[in-house]
Amino acid sequence: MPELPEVETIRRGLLAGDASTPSLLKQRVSAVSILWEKTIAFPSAREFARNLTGKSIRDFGRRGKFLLTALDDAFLIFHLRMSGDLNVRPSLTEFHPHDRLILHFASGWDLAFNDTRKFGRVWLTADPQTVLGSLGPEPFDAALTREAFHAMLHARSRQLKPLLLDQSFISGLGNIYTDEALFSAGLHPLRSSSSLSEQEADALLTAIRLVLTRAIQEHGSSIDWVYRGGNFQNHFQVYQRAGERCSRCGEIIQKSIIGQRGSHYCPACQPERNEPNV
DNA sequence: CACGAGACCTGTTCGC
DNA sequence: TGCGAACAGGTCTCGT
Repeated sequence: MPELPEVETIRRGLLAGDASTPSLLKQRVSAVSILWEKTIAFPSAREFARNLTGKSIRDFGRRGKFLLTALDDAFLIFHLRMSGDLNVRPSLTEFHPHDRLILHFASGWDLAFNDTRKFGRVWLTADPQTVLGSLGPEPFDAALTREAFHAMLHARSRQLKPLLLDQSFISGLGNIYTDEALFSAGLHPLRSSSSLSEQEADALLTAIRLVLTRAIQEHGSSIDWVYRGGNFQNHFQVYQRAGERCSRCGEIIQKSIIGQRGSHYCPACQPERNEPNV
């Protein structure tokens, strides 16, 4: 489910709290409930609970789609995969149907990791690099210049759609924002990465940053039964809009399967050919 | 190396 | 109405 904007929205919520829930900063873990053991990727469930108990939260960070919880001397790292979510609730609340892990805080509040499809994973480690080591650059990293991005695209020869979804190429993009960024840049999802001109590479990087910035401003997207206050679903140009008319040119939006994923694009605004568009 | 298929899971929607 | 198929915001592993 969550891509970079949704994880960023969750991070900010845990950091600041809201009208009905407190910030979790500086809160101390008094107990841990593990309801689905496979959610704990590292270490063992027993060690995880033992090592986490008594620790306090120092900060919430993010790297790609990973949420990094800085503790006294370790990091608690969440990946929400397809259906994961994090909720702050009063401790007396009963477990919800798909709760997989609960951190109980001394303050009387809980942090619940709820994950219908059980794909989500959590790590507790002193060295975050063991989990994050293979991630590509953050989309907003200042070191990711247009020249660097163009060089990255030409270092491989891959279809744009699967390449942008590859977290070792660039981190944080998922199916929604990849489709939206390719539309914004006017690039067909099957274009070969090594066919992009410098201008096209620059347009793609700009589009990625624009789409992510706007999605974060809208607190991410809310789709299906998952709702956490996000509003970006009302700004989709192509995602989930197959059969509708393109807002830019009026052509019918197409959907096809590319790299195992449903892909949405405008055949007129995103022409399919492997020569650079001038 | 690039790419497709299958696996991991549960719930909702679609088509006959 | 009912039931199986297809599909879902992600990632990993294997085979070609």
